[in-house]
Amino acid sequence: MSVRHTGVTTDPVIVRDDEQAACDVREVLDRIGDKWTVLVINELAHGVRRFRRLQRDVPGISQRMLTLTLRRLERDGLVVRTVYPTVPARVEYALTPTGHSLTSVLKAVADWAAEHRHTVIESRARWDSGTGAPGPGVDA
Amino acid sequence: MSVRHTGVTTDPVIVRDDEQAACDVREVLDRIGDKWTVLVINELAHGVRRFRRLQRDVPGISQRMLTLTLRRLERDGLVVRTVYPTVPARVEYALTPTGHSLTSVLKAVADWAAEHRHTVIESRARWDSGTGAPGPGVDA
DNA sequence: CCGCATCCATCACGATACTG
DNA sequence: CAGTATCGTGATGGATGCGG
Repeated sequence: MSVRHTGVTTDPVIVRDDEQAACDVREVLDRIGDKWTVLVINELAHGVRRFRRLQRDVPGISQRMLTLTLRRLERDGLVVRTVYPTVPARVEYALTPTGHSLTSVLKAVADWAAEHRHTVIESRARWDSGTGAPGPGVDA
Repeated sequence: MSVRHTGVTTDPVIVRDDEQAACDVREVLDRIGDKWTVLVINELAHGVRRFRRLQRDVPGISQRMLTLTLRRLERDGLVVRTVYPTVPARVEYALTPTGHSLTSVLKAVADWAAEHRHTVIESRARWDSGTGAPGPGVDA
């Protein structure tokens, strides 16, 4: 375990090795790697939303999955749930600062996708063509 | 976002909205969101690896899952597989440039995890403690 | 309007055994 | 060493119906 002095963080100077980092990534992926979480977060990034609105804006999501997703996000402190005791109960969901900070990461992923999507699709097409011919360079 | 970045435009200059971005994120997550992919990528980020070595260095992975994971990565052009026709066949796996570029994204995720892990764990603990006690400044 | 409960299909994954 | 094939299982998620 080596010690560096990047001084970027306020943490002690012990550097997290990449095995630890990989483990962290897996943890996060276990949270946001499911089918709906990122879509819900993305929608909430636009602002406060009510349940129905979310279900409309996230096409294809079922009530059950929306509820489950929101509960998990709330449990992890990424989303806050506010209930207004009106007659037909009204509930609003909003990102916490922590939740909002996740959008930066999501953006990084989106940027990567935008840049490499074409390459990946191409590679997949070659693979599915049955040919083992790598062609002119696997990557640009 | 950077659409004009790529000179390859079959479409007019359409700006990617965040719904498109969210969709991209989901696609990527479908690839790397599984149990082993990021761990294998992380290992390959260290350098070229043979099958056995990978299985040893990624604790808990089965032969089957390692094969599946590597095949998917190869199909998507993130990993190259090289076979040496020696007597006991020898196979080496390595990240392509595209695959390597993913490590940057993974690092972003790891950084987020490192920074917010504690907060999330805390929030989860509160949630599991039944409820009711909103801690100090969870939300703004 | 909001959300939980139940049933059910699918699939990712693990264990095991076998081949080249 | 480097896989492939097969089977069993738990988790994920969709559909539906009820409750507050």
